[in-house]
Amino acid sequence: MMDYQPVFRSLADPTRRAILCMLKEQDLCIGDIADHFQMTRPAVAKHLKILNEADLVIIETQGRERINRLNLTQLMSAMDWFNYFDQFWDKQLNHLKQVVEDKVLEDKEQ
Amino acid sequence: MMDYQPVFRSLADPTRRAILCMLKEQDLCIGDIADHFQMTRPAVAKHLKILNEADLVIIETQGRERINRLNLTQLMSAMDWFNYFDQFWDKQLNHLKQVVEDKVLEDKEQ
DNA sequence: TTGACATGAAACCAAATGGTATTATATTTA
DNA sequence: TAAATATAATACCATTTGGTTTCATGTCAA
Repeated sequence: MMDYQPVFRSLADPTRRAILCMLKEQDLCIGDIADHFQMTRPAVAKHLKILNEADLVIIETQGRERINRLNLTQLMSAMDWFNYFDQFWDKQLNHLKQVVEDKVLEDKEQ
Repeated sequence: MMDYQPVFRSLADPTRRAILCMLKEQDLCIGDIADHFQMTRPAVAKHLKILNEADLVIIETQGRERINRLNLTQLMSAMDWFNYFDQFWDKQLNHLKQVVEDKVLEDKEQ
């Protein structure tokens, strides 16, 4: 049973979600990312630390730069949590279907 | 363009995720839900307020009780955010495929 | 080797978060 | 009608969060 907490905690912040979207396009170092936001570089570095701890971002040191790369496996795991509700979705649809069918039957019998 | 913030903020707390899972099984009033946790009822009520504001839970007053019902539409919208990364997933797989194919070609030419 | 650059680390702060206890209100039920 | 029930509302508190500034460190390039 996986611990969803670090991932969902990461996704709760709009800046962190934006960073993930940026990293979808290409790997970036902290400075590159910070340039896209109004906040200071240390603030962005903190967000990246949280993303890294949740294993959503992998950090690779290259000389004096640190390349941040998106790791999708944790996002996929988080989707499992959503899929848990799929059954409910089906159940709701089936219930609706049942209601409609019952209604049709009712109408016929009148 | 939808605002994902209320939903992702809601999902960041383990108690709230647990409440959503409980409501998947059946509609429940605040007291029922609070019985399943160690925290006080007002604390649970606060979580339900946040879930309601994110439209993840619909509250229906019946006499002195307030029935909490799961609303899946917002969860489905949140899944759209995840789906945005599917392309990246494909891209990664395609890249891997390309690398392997190139490797095979290389080997052939030797 | 010296200066510029990319980042880390620490101290600090305001606001949000997740909880509590207490009191008030409305609806059942005996 | 009076008591019990289900919840709302308020005030309060400790901790976490998201940001800042400042200073230190390691690496590249002239």
